[in-house]
Amino acid sequence: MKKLLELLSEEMGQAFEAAGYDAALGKVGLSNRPDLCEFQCNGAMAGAKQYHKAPIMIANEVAAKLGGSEAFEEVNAVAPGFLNLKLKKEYLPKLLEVMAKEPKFGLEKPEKIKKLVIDYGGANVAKPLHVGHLRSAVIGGCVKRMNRYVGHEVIGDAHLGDWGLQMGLVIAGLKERYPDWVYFDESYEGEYPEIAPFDISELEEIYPASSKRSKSDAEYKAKAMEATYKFQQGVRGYWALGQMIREVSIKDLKKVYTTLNCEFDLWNGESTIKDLIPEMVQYMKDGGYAYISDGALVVDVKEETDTKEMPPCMILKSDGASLYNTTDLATIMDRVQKFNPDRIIYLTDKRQDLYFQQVFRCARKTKLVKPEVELDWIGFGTVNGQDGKPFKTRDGGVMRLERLIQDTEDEMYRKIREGREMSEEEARKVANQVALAALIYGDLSNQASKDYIFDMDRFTSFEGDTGPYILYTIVRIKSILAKYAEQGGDASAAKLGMAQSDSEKALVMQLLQFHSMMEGAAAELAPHRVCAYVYELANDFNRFYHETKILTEEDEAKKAGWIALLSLVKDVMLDCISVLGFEAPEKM
RNA sequence: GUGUCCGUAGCUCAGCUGGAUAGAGCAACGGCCUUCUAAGCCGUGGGUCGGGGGUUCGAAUCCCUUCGGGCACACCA
Repeated sequence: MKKLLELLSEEMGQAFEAAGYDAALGKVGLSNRPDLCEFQCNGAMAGAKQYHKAPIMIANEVAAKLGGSEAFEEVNAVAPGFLNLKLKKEYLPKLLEVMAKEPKFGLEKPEKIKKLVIDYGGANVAKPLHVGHLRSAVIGGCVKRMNRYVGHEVIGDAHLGDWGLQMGLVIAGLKERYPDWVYFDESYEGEYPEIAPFDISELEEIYPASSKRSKSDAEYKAKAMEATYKFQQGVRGYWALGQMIREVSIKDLKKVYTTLNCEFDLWNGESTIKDLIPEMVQYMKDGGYAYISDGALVVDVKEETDTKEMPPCMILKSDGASLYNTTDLATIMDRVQKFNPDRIIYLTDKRQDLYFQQVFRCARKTKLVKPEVELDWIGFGTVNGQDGKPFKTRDGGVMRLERLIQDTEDEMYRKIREGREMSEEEARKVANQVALAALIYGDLSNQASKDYIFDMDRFTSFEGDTGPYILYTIVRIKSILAKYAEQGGDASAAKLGMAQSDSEKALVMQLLQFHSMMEGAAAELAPHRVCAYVYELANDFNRFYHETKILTEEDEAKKAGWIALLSLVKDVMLDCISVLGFEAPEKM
């Protein structure tokens, strides 16, 4: 199914052409004066310069060509050159009918199905997730689902931080506690135990302690660096231990990610590509891209047009060790070899802007990726507390993500028990669903790149532009549909009718914009547009709902038409929230 | 210092590739439940779009400049 605006633009374009102008001028958009018309075209004004003619004259000529139009009931040329458009009554229901029938509401497949890799984890082994990881998981997950929805092939990679000094710190910490473990006996040649000799809470205890100690104890730091080195070199015991740390951490991370409805297709990490590093370094040297500067191996990524300083991209440190850049570049190499993606999208904190510019330039310059491969980076802002500073616990510690989720669930549970009669068990279940909606919607409704203030009261509010409000609206529709079924109606057989009231028309118009919204949001990697849309749709529905008594309507055909409309609204909303990453309960 | 992002109602934010009268939510005030979930809906008040120039028929949007703030600037990730 073609998008509504495309169809209208096409017809308008033909009229421009018939009048002797460029068809591209016939771009139709929504009216921003709904009191005057439904749609508008500003092409006459855009073309005025090109054709050296008063815009109103062009508009008049074009309007004259639209006499026998299929779509337009009325075309008015208005000063200084607006074309105000009104559709024929029967035009929209036909489109709506198609929308109700087709899978994904008739969304067309993209011209080219792209293969995307999205790198949106950023979690580190042996370290609990904190609020910052919420953004990456939630935004990245949504970008993944949006692109899948519009028809692309998407691979999500957790890209675990399991390579740097932190590994050495954990290993060194373990060695301090358990010097007798076989992992540390370098002459040992047998198998290592299959079950990890530690659990996640021990790792989470060791890491910060070890990190702290290394800062004041130089000798200890040297041990940690040595452990890092041995791990990175693949010394058997150290490598095996590292894999155990990975395993235990992943198991724990999955628990938290699952509560967020966040899934990864790959649980690769920085260490995944360890064997590729020498190859990549050699490749950079052989290609003549990399040279030694101040002892370190770097690739220049400056460009003629730069107006700012652009430091070279470092491939290896002066001591020959690898760093963030090394693993990221080798990971690109790995992804190209394994998946040959058309687009790679990274999600990180926005402070890494310059860094990713360097890496992308380096990857392009060294031809690690083909020129047509898109490399995108989404830098997201920080989650701040009410003081406008990065979110902390009351005593100033790092806010663990689990804790944030738990607090939100508890608060939601309290509100539900307060406002509704519900069994404890059901209230718990509903609270968890609604809390997740609150959290995810609260995050995604802001533009990714902006910082936002996490305000528990606002996020868990059921009023206004919030996740709970969206769910409430869906639940309300579900409830009406259920009652209709109880009365013996069959919603699936209901036929859409012609929109009568203004509120019904507005609702229909909103529905018909679903396609362009979703395609735009996916292409621009902009989850907040899905939020804005579903919120407007909810508003339009609620307005309609309040002035229409649906179930008591005596005209059965009319009632069935509304029921069909409601089903469609509900389905569209459900698809939107599933793309956003949460679900609606039956009752709330 | 260089670069970059941001500055819109009391607060939190939208505003799509420049378009007609700058929009939501919260907070404030006033209405609407014997009928489908009032966790809703309707209405009122609230704005020099940080300031100043410019481009344009037309600027919150593009360009320049200035003020204020965040962030980043090779051996951390």
